[in-house]
Amino acid sequence: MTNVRVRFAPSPTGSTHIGTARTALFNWLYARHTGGVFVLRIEDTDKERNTQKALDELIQGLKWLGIDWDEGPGTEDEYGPYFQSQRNDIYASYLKKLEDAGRTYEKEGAIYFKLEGERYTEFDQYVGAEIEKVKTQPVVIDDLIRGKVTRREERDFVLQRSNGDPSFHFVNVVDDIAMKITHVIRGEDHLSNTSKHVELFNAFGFEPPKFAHLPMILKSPKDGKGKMSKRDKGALIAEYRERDFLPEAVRNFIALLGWSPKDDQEVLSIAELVERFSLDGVQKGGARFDEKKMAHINFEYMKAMPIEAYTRSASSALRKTKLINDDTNQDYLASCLKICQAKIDSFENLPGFASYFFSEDYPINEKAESKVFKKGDAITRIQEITPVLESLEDWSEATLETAFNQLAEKLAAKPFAWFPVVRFAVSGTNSGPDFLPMLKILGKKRVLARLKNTEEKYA
RNA sequence: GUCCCGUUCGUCUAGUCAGGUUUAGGACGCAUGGAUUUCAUCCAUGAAACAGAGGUUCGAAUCCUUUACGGGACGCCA
Repeated sequence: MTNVRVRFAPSPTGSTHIGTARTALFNWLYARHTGGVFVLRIEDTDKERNTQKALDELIQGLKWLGIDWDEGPGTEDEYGPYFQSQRNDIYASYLKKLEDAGRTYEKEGAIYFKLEGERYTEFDQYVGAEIEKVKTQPVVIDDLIRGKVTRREERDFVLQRSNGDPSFHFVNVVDDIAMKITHVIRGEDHLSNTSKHVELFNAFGFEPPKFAHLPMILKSPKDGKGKMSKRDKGALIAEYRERDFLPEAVRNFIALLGWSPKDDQEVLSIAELVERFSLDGVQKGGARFDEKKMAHINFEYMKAMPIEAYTRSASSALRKTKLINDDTNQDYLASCLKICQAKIDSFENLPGFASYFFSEDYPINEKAESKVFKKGDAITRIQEITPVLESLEDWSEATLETAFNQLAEKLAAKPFAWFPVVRFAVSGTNSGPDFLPMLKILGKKRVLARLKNTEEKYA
């Protein structure tokens, strides 16, 4: 099984889509699992639409997800170059083979592939005109995921455009031959192209590679119907990076989109993914994208992070909103993050969750506000607790706990009679990290000041 | 319109290829309750699916046929 050669062949024409990333990942996993070779080939034959920006983003996205390539841009070996725009002489020589075999013809400046079979003309509903068709023999594709698929190609197609550039179907097959690709793993949207490709392999006299067509990633129901498009939320890999999702979580999540390890394990490290990946586990039907599940997986990874790594990632999100800067005390930051870590499922929510640790200008949650003041005794509670906290010499979780308990006992109440009020007073909301540790970290001075502010504001 | 592919809880899926061990399992989400103390956390419990119809069989989520629905392709785009 070590002769496996797979390729990921994107065209850099726009932002990298989650489906593109998944195709890359599945090819990569298959190569790593089988001990084969993963080739990155850039299909940039469309000069009009290719951009350097899209290419940079693609490369960056692959690296972010931990996908490296054995052959591709930057590697020197017998199969390169890996930009199709640099392989024109190879295409020319392959085109000549077809010309010599009498399998091409020219029409309006373009070179067409000539199918074999009886020709006839017919009005085509879709094209809306009378066109020439060919009664070809059906092509059987033995797909590793969906079994035998029979399809018949009935129209000649373009190999070389009138501007001299080779077409996708042509270069795709030529390069798969030239690069000795053994398995073509790609999206189901290519399934109906495959008969064209098999026709070409046959015309060149080469055995086609094994095909495996992956199910589509569909829109989440609230975004409508059909396959996920670049405009849907969560569709772009760059978006996850910008929103400070963890790459290992994104990778884990997209691996689960259309593939299953067949047991109940969902959190899989990259090593486990490589070890367990198999085309058998790939689903046939389309998978609908679910951002809640994505967030959940991200949360699992966030919880498992060592505090140092957590602090590093969190800092990035906090800096974006200017809540922290180079002067921020790292020990203080770490202690704040430590009590937040097990509470929120994405770093992008961190600023909203924890701003009061870093700024006096934190938002007031109106729902929490009305809830806290509904009973009408909130100010009294603040007036009761303030002197108790003021008198505290040692500001630790233990002394805070004792203080609340003693006050509660004295007034024949439960400590939680004060908790929500105090929490709101010091943080502007009714939820957050564990209460006592939060007070400790905020410190006596700040807690008392905020209690005082609240008392004056709402009195 | 033509061709191809698909269809298990709202969603991701296990079970389907080798029909009986299934009161169809897990996860996300949702609901309810609990966690001396808040909570977006944790725990427990619950609601929730084999698309429909025929057939084959002692027996079908699993095999066959068919209908419906969903998806994809049909470019001198990739």
